[in-house]
Parts: sequence; structure tokens; C-alpha cells
Amino acid sequence: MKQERDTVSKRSVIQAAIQLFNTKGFNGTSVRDIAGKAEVNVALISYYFNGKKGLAEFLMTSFLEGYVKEIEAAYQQLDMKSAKTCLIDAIQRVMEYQHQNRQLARFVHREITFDSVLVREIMTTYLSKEKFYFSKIYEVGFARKEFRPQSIDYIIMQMKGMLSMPFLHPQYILEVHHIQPHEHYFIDRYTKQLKEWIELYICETESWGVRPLVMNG
Amino acid sequence: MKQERDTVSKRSVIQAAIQLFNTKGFNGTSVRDIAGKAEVNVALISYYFNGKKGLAEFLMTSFLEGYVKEIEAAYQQLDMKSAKTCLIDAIQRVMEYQHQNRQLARFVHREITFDSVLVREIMTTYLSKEKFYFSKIYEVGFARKEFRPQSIDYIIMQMKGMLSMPFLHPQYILEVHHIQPHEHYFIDRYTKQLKEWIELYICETESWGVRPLVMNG
Amino acid sequence: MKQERDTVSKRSVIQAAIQLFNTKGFNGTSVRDIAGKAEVNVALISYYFNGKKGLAEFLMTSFLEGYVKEIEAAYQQLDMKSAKTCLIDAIQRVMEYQHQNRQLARFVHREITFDSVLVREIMTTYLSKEKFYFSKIYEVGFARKEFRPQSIDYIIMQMKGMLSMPFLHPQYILEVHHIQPHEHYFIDRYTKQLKEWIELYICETESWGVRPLVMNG
Amino acid sequence: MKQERDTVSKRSVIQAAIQLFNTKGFNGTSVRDIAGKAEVNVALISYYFNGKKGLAEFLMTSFLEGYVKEIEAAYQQLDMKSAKTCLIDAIQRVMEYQHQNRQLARFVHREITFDSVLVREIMTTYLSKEKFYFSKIYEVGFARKEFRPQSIDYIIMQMKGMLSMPFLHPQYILEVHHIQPHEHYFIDRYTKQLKEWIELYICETESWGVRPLVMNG
DNA sequence: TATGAATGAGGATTCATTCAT
DNA sequence: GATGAATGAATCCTCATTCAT
Repeated sequence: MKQERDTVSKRSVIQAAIQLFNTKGFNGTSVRDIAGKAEVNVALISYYFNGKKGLAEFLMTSFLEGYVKEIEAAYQQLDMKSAKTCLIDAIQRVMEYQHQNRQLARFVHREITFDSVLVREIMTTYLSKEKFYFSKIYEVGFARKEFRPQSIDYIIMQMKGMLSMPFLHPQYILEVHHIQPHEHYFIDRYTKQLKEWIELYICETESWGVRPLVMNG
Repeated sequence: MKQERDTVSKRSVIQAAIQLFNTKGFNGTSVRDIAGKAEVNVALISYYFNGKKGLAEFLMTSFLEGYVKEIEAAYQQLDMKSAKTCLIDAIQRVMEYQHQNRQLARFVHREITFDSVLVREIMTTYLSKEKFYFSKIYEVGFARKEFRPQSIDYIIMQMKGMLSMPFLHPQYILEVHHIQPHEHYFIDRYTKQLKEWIELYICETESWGVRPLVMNG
Repeated sequence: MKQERDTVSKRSVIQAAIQLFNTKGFNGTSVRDIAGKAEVNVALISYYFNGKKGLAEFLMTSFLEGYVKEIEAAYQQLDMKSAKTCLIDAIQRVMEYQHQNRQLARFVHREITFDSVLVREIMTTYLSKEKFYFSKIYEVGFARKEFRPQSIDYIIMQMKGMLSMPFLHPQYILEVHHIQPHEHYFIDRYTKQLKEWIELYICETESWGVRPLVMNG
Repeated sequence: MKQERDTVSKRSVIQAAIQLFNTKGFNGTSVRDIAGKAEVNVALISYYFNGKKGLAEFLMTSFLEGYVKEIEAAYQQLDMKSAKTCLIDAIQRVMEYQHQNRQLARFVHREITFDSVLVREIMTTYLSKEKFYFSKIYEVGFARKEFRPQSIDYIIMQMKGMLSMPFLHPQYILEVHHIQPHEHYFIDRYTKQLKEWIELYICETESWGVRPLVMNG
């Protein structure tokens, strides 16, 4: 019934909401704040998004759709390229995507730590997909003997922590490490680190002598 | 003026607050919720903790004090033990401490992602200390040639992501990976993973000739 | 200026409004509800009827005009027929008319219980006419010795209560008495009851001697 | 948990609500109106009654409890007195009770014409009881040959219409009939009318000759 | 005619806190 | 220590209406 036309005010509501949700969170932001920042009538938020919750949901799913799409894009090339290349590509895409949507990323990663029905839905809709694609890449990596045998679940968890950290804690990076998390240089450097991690931790190094192996259970 | 006696009601307020802050966050929890769960008069919260903010601050600093203390304990042994042993000890202690205080941990890690003066204070008070101890351990590790040369800042960031992940995202672990994050087995297994990471990624493998380096940056 | 053409949408607005006003009342119904049910743009309601109030006024006066007309029709025959016949005819017409316009009837009878200027206007415009016609019928009935002498005002009030009851309280009839108020049978049966009331209570029974009088008062 | 102490402000909220609900209805009255008239903080309404709905519910059930109690009191004497006496007593009590609670009566009688779950509950809780008591009285009246045989359902409906009319439509009485509905004289006079109705319509007059009998179905 | 964006006022409720007891 | 009444600000949302198109 309602057309999905992109009005100027709709857009500015979105922008304002992203910024405010980013710094103050969903519950810490009032619709008045948003409307004020967007220079728009408060009622429009309900009009466009069916209320504050609807707006948040819209933002989260928008972000996560793009997020998953990036991983999927890397996954698609799994038959043509090595698992390692795919994994690196996936990580690079995820980092770049999150960097492009830094504010949204922080909001989503934070909001996902709550216990709510919405979060549960998001888990089963988007994060399950993410896990699926990563699992496939790892499985193929194991099968092709590119990767060192490991528990997929635990490696994905570990990786997830590293992938979200820079976007969840930009202030920590800035205030404690005195590094500008917004500059692209930071992301590049951090991503390099992750590639190194893949190299040393994920991949099977042509075995020189004994290496302390860990059994996974 | 105010007596610091630990009354029963004070204790139950704390317990209720931890649980509610954990699942619904600071802004998502009302003092009435807390008082209701604690079966205590609402006014007592202001009376005990100087308001909701004071209560949250109390909980956060309590948690972080213990948190930093654990790392410090590991750091103390740096002259007597190897840097690697110290690092492993630090990580084990941090994981165990967070596991013991799971709910508080999630609350603090999440709350720290907001932009506020309180958070900034916490950064400079506690997280700087954390960074200091870890930095020292790494520095010594480098000096003793135990550790592979690396950027301390980036390695700490990466590590921080991995250390907080299981406590920040228990629901993700449960719903997507179908692993019980509350069982001690999980923490043990995850910590083992981190030790492996230290082994392969942090430590200097006795270098045989060339090691596959990562290109592009 | 405004054309009074009966468009399809105007008609459907009216229908939707009748239904919603009937069940939820004027204040309980929003123009968006009406527009939604009528599948019509919201603005049209203001356009057609000069706002929600105008719509309600239109419906009420429409109903009451027809209502009064029915009584008038019975009244017209007062010279040709007996007062009793006229009264019965009036009652039958009123009952039938209200039955045909059940939803509107409930709305109007309910809305008339509020204190407002609109209600006062309606009183002086329509209900005064109703009272006038009924009064005339009774007066003639008294004059012709058809009716037992009584206070016209009180008898009209009593009658009004009985005439509006089935339309004001259909739910009561349904849920408490388990009778279907919408079936025509009910109205017929109820009207028969009213005729009996006229027979026994209004009309002068051919007096045989003493009649048991009511004492105290 | 919450004590039912009768605060001054609670009382004044009740008084204000009765007046406003009476004239403007539930939906037409805002909590601000009520709080304003009661000279009380708005939040207190939610505090005391769990919101506007709770307040209305409280008022309605309070009224109806007393209402039903009156009828019950009359019903209790059914073994000791004649059915006719009981019926007259019931009607007198109901009229007096409603007169004492005029404003509440109008509100309740009006609100009961809506379709809602609350109304349905009230139907099954209170109005069913009312019907029960009246039915018993009529049944006994029939059995004792005091009353003319009739359909109980229809006679109760007819009676209900007459009993509620003066309280539902005081403005009509005032503006159209120019009678003061608030003066006790009016109620006495109207009640006398009802007693007459019982005499002539309900009771079995010692039959003189043929009388047009109506079969009930 | 018909539409959908936009508005400003007002809706009820919840909030954290205070205060007298 | 502990209570519950009370407050005023702030919460989100819905309202009927208007207006340019």
C-alpha cells in the first residue's frame, strides 16, 4: 500500500538515526533526538518506519543484508579459487563493508548483545547464513588440506571476535591505543594482521619437523 | 555519612541489577524493574547507590577492578617466568574471571561501546592499565626473542576481540553454534584455542629458514 | 463549490464509518481506521465531510431525519384512525426503521448520551419533534378516551427507554439472554411485547368497576 | 503488594473521573483532564489504577457490584414476601441506587454499549447475575400465579430499558421534557410509573371477562 | 477527485528521583 | 533502614487536518 519512495526526510531520518544509535544506542536515543537532528517532524518516524523499533529493525536488517552479501560473494568463488584466497577475500570484504558502514556496524554489533525476540530473529536469519558460508569455506579448506584441521565452530567464534572488534570499540582504539580507527589506514593494517593470522594459524604450513598439535574436541 | 554496611537488600539489588543490565542493558532497565526483582523498595536504589547511574558505575568499576587485578597478577611473575607462560596465565585468568562474572562481563563490555564521559573515564582508568600490563608482557617477549616481532597495539586489539567475544555474544554462541556458553567446558575449550593462537601466532617458531610471509598490506 | 455527487468512495466511507462508530464509538474511531476500512485516502474524509465531526453529524442527522419521518407518517393518520392504531403504527415504524439501520441506531442513541453542543442541537431539532408527534397522539388518545389518563412526559420517557433498548444493547441481548438481536424475528417479538404494553398499560380497559390502584408514590 | 489505602488524591481522582467520564465518556476524557480536575499529578492515575483503562474498570465494577447487590437484597426476601413486593422492592432499590450514583450510572450504561472484551466480561460477571435474580423473581411470580404468564427474557429486556433510561438520558429529559432529572421528585415519580406498570402489565388482574392474551414463544 | 507527505497538538504511560514518615 | 506517595520531565505514539501535486 505504502510506496517505498525515498523521500528527502526519510533519508535524513535514517542518517540521524544511524549517528545517534551509534553513539547512544537504541534505548539511549529518543525519537525526538532523531527528529531534531534530522530536522523533521517527530511523527514522520512512525509514519515511515512504524515507530522507533521499526526504524531500528530497518537499519539492522539493511546492514546485515549487505554484510551477508559480502561474505556470500567471496563464497561464490570457492570452486574457482583456493579456500585460503576465498577466506582472505571474505575477510577483506567484511572489513571493508563494515568500515564503509562503521556507525551502523557498531550499532548492530552492540544491539545484537541484547536478549530479545528481534535479536533471536536476526540470529536465525542473518548470522546463521554468515556461519554457513564461513563453514563451507573452512570445510573446503580442510578437505583440500589447505587448512590445519580444527573445530569450525571455535575458529569461527574466534574470527568473529576479531572481525567485529575494531567497529565495536573504536573509542577504545582511539583513547587507549591512540590510533585513529576511522582512517582507512587502520583498517588496512588491521586486515593485514588478520591475513597473517590466516597464514600462521589457519593454514597448513608445510610441516617442518614436529609442531605442537592441539586436538580439538 | 552513609554507612557502607552490606545489607541483605543492598546485595539483592546488586544481583538483580546485574541480571537485568546483562539482558536489557542500562538504558533498557528501569529502577523499578530492579527494585521489583530484588523485592526491595525503589527508593533504596537511590539511597544506596546515588541513583541508577551510580549503581551502574559501581558495578562496572567493581568488575573492572577485579579484571585488571587478574592481569596484574600474571604480569607480576614476568621476571620469574617466560613471557609466554605469563601471557597464557594472563589469558587464562582473564577468561576464568570473566566466566565467573559472565553477566557483569557482558554488561561492561557492551556499555563500554557507548560514547560517554563515564566510558572515557573507565578507558583511562582501567583499560589503560590493562594495555600497560599486556604491553609489558609482549615487550619482554620480544626482548627475549620468545615472541615473533609485531605491532603491540594491533596484537592487543586482536587479542581483546578474542577475549571479550564469548562473553559479549553468548546468545550467538548458543543460537547459531548450538554450544552452551555457560558451561565451563566451553571456556576451557575456547581458552585452549587461544593458547594455540599464542603458540602459532605469537611465539617465534624455531625458525627454519624462510617462512611464508604475507604480501600486500 | 463542492459537488454533492455520490461517489463510490464517499459511499464506502459512510459504510465504514457506520460500522466503526457502531462498535467503537465516535471518539474510539480514528479517521485512519475509517479510511482504512473504506480503502480510501484519509484526506478524502475531510474533503467530503469537513472532518470527522462533520461525518458523524451527517450520519446522525441522516438517521434522525428518517427516524422522525416515520413517526410523522404515523401521526398523519391521526384523524383517520384511532389513537391506539396510530400509536401502534408509530411504534412499529420506529422499530422497523431502527432495525433497518441498526448500526447507525446504536451509534446515535449512544452519542446522544454525551453532553455537547451538537447533542443539544439534535435535541431541539429532532427529539423535540419526536416528542411533539407522540404527545399529539397521546393527547388525542386521552381526548377520545381511548387511553388511560397519564402524564404524557413520563409515559413518553418510559416508552423511549423501551424503544431504544434493543438497539442500544444488542450485545447484552446476545450474551446475557442468548437471543439474536439481529434476526427480524426478535424485533417482531419485541414489538409484539410493546403492543401488549399499549393494550394493557396505555389503553383504557373497558372499566368494570374498581380497578386496583397503586398506592404510595 | 500495593496497599489499598484511600489517599486523598486517590479519592479526588475518582471523583474527577466520574464527572468527566459521565459527560464526555471514556474516550473523550484524557488523563490530563482528570488529573487537572482532581488537582493531582498525572502520573498518579497510572500509579493508583494502572492507567486510564484500569481506572474506568475500577469505576465500572464498583458501580455494578453495588448495583447487583441491591437486586440481590430484594431477591433474598422472595420466600417471605410476595413476588410482586419483591419486584417492586428491586425496582425501587435499583432506581434509588442509580439515583445516588447518577453520574457513574450514565457512564456505565453508556460504556456497556461498546464492543470490547471488558464489556463482555462485565456482561458475564454482573449482568448475568442481574438477569438471574430478576428471572427468579418472575419465575416465582408465575408459579404463585401473581404474574401474568410471559416470556421472562423479553420482559426483562423491556424492564431494563425502562430502568436505565432516566440515567442514560438525563439531558433529553431536561431539554426536551423540561423536567429536572436530578431532583429526587423525578425519580419518585418515574418509579411510581414503573410500579403502575407492574400492576397493570406484570400482575395477573383478577380476570374480568376476556382479555386479549398474547402467546409468548 | 484523489493522493501521500507533512504537521503540531495531544494522547497515555513510564521514568528516576525526592521526601515525609 | 525502609516505605510509599508524589512529582515533573520525558518517553513513544496517534490524532485530525492540511497542502501541494
